[in-house]
Amino acid sequence: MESKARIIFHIDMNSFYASVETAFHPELKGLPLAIAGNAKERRGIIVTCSYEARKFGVKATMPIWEAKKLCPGLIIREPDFDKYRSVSRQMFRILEDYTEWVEPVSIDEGYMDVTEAEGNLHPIALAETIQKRLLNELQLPCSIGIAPNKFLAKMASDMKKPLGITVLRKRDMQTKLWPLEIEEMHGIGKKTAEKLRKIGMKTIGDLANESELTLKVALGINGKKLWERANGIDRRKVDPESVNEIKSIGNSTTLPRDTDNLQEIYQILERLTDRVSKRLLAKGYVTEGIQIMIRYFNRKTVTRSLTLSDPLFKTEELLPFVKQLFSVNWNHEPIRLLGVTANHLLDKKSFAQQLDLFSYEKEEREYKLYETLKKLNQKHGEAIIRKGIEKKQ
DNA sequence: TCTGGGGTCCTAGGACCC
DNA sequence: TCTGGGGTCCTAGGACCC
Repeated sequence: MESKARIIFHIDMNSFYASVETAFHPELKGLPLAIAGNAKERRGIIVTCSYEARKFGVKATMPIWEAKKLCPGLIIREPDFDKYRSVSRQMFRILEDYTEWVEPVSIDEGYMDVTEAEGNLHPIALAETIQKRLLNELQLPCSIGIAPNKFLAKMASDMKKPLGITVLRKRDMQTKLWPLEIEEMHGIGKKTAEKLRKIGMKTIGDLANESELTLKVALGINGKKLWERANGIDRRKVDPESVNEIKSIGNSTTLPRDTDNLQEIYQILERLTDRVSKRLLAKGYVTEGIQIMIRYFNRKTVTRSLTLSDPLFKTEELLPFVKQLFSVNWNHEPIRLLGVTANHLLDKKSFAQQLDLFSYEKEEREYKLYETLKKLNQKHGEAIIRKGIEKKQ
């Protein structure tokens, strides 16, 4: 089945947060600037930084103290996510002037399918137009990759930064894509790169020219996917709706200091649950599943989750489950990070339509949940089933 | 002097059902 | 008498990405 060749753009904003700050504060232009969370805390890390800072070796995920050692004149700003989200919306609105086929991937990058949308413009001319508009109207630089599919477009946008426009056709793969180191490939991280190097693959070309079966055996379904991508095969559509299909909403925080104070811990869990609850409400979701994350002082991290008997979203409804999950699973060692996630989201509208069904199944499901919690308690020698849960029986 | 916070997808074992 | 095969759901953890 031969379908018409597509023209896909990948738009990648260059050091987005730093660029937004520079757009709002022109006096920062040309200076080594880093955006770092918890700038005043010991535990702050660099989220992104300007190209001037990169010259000193400053990189994302680097602790602040290390970045300052490399670049003593580094200017550090705390992130302002509300501002970035609002600028991001403006940016996607500009992209939507050219086609409805725009798929936001994250706050600062997205795909466009411009196959039908180019009008009289050559794809490169269209990319130049978009790049110039983002620069003129928002003072934001971006790189654009142009290719017949998402994967190649993504790889292409990475090839020239900042302010690049790169075309990557299938016939260019051998010279432009295949010579790259294997960890340059989108989808290959440290662990997978290590595995592949062990069986003799150093470049994307090595991977592409290995047999599909070898990759499947080494990496499972992911191996097949990577092999196909390396050979320029990627049938994923640009999906403007994917942004509305949220699977989970979570909040987590690294504590100012490690703690084993239960009162303090419960306060933090309540704050996190409240934030999740507010975000659920704002997005019109309810949740059938709740998950907590505990990272201990030594960075050992555990997650524990629970399926709820009926969909909830209020803090006071969720909190008993959060606390229960915590108290039953905490080993009493000092804690570094806590997280709360709603992980089985349900659209409130579709939930309302299913209300009858829920009440029909309710008894059985609540009994199961009761049994689950009882087992949890027995396992850990705790006899209490919290009031909030008892009330549900 | 260490390593944030927001997500997605995949795997794998066990329970349970037909 | 000694044990199939398929499917779903639940849970925990890991890899990866921005």
